This record gives sequence, structure tokens and C-alpha cells, in this order.
Amino acid sequence: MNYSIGEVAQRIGTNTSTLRYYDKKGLLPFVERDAAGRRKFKDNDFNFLEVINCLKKSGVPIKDIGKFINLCLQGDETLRERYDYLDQEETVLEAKVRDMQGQLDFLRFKKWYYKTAVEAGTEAIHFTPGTKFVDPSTHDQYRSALQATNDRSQLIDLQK
Amino acid sequence: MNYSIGEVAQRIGTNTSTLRYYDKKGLLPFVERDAAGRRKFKDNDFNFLEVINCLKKSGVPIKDIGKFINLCLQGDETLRERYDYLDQEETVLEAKVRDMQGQLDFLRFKKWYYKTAVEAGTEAIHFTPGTKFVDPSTHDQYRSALQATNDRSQLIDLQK
DNA sequence: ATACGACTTAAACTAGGGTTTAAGTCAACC
DNA sequence: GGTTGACTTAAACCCTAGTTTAAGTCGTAT
Repeated sequence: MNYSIGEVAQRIGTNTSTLRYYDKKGLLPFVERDAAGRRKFKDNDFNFLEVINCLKKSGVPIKDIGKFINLCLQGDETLRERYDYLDQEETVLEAKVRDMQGQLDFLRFKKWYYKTAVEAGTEAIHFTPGTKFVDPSTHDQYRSALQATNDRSQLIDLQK
Repeated sequence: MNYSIGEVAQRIGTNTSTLRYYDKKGLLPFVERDAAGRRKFKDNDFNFLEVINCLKKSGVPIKDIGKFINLCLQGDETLRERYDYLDQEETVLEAKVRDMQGQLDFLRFKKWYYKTAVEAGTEAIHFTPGTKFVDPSTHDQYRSALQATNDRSQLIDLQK
């Protein structure tokens, strides 16, 4: 039913300093205290901790997480506001995921670049003849090769 | 053929301070200088800048990006090492994308939670009767509802 | 030849997100 | 009744990734 800061820290995979820091920053206004002033977490508090964890991992600054948590404690008046905030945050996160996917695509192009170079024994296969500069058509060559196969791994993975 | 630091900054969507900072941190050892000591970027340098941008967006610390760039300048000896680095970085990024997807899933559960609460006019519909605490079965209710539909939007999006 | 904008440097400053430290309280065990 | 271990606080510290500032140089247009 009740949990000490140490138990909570262990359960959510963090440490007591971090939880106290969050509390100081206004992220844990829902946590009660015992007679000696120690934090006393309830089962329901883990719902808040889950939200904090999610927003944190989504890149929301501590300050903004605090604002959301405080909306939660203000009752049904703020339900719509909380929904709208999460809706907006969903859009932001979706954009981040798309961006990461884009970086992943680029990384895979570079893996292809180095796989083929390793196989050839030299990076020169990608240079404009007579120079030591990468040929501008290199990326397009990769795109074509990618179109032509249904097995990306074969294109970019080097055997160990 | 040659570009000033200002032109490069504009083209890649950053500013001169940041580029000088990168140079100071060893990310731009390939950039040449004119007689007056000004940075003189070549077309080929944009390939490096693309890699820097990708690794930066992937969360690689500046220091490690510098190490990779310096491998690039050491010639064909380091081809395999560069491949292996990117391969490892691909794994890391894939994990990050999966994690972000997980946060997105959670965010959508919370959107459902608030959509239904807004529609009911009160968050109490999610509480264990007689308490002001969220019922532990709430998340499972969402999962069931999600299984039962092929239109997530209908479940989590509130009309404006 | 002088004014102007774009460039140079080193160093200080900022913000975010904690971590560590110092000093102290409390309750339980031996 | 003294040691131990878990807890408390405020404040100092650390790292990353820049941004800003101050002081100065260069080259071209007027």
C-alpha cells in the first residue's frame, strides 16, 4: 500500500536523488509524507510516475512535465486541457519518430557505402574518377539498388 | 566550388557560431583555410556535414562524432572500423525508435483515457468505485478496445 | 583612406538534467 | 544507550551543447 522513496526508486529503475530532485522541481506534489516527514508513495502514484517517465522520454522539459502534473491535480475542470496537451505532444513525438527513421535511412545508406568499399578494399570506388571526392551520384546508386531488392539486409550487412 | 562559413551555415540551417564550435571540438578537420585564415568549405565537405548532422540527431555526443570523422580521414585502413561503428549505431538507433514508439503507444492510451473522461464529463469513470484512484484495469480496457477496432483514431481522437 | 560587413579568436555565460556533498534526524536492532 | 542504515534538506558541483561577448583582422566598395 505504501512505499518508501528507496522502494519506488528501485521499482521504476532510478535512484532516490533523482526522485527528490523531481519533487523539488514540482513533479511529485501528490506524494504524501509520514510523521517524520518522509515521502510515502501510494499505489496510485505509480500512474503519475508512468506519465512522468513517458513525457521525460519524449523529451518534454521537467518544467513542462510539472505543469501537466499540476493540471492533473486540479480536477475535472482541466480534463480537456490535459487531453489537448497530450494530443499536441503526440504530434511532436510522431514527428520525432519520423525524423529518427530518416536518420536511420541515412545510416543505412552509409552502411551500404562502407560495405561496398570494404568489399572493394578501397573507398575510391565511390569517388569521381581522378579525384578523392565522393561522386554526387553515390546516394542515387544506393537508392536504385534498394529499389531493386526486397532484402535490405543483403545490401547493407557485412558478414562477420 | 568554395563556400564561406556563413554560406554553409545558411545552407545546412545552422549558424556560424555552431560551425566554429564544431570545428573547435574537432568535427571539421577537413575544412581548409584561405590566406587570411578563413574557413573555405568544398562541395565534398557537405558529405561530412551530412554525417555529422545524422549522428548528432541520433544522439551521438560531439566527442564521438569527432572520432568517427577522424577515422574517415585516415584512409582505407579504417574502412572496416567505420562500417562497424555505423552498424553498431544502427542498432542503437533502432532501439531508440522502438522506445519512442513505446512512449507513443502510452501517450495514445492516455489520450483515450482523457477522451473518454472528457466525454463523460469526469475522470471518475476511471476510478475504482468509492475511491479517487485510477482502477488498475484501465490500461487493459484500452487494450481490449484497441483490439476490437481497426481505427485507432476513432478511439483516441476527440472532435474539435 | 575610411567605413563596412564578414570574418577571426578565446573565454565567459546559459540551460537542462541531474549527482554529490555536508550536516542532520529518526527508528530499530544489539 | 550506542551503532547502523534509511531518510531529510539546501547548496554546490558536473557534463553537454551550444550562445554570446569582447577585441581584433581583412578586403572590398565608396
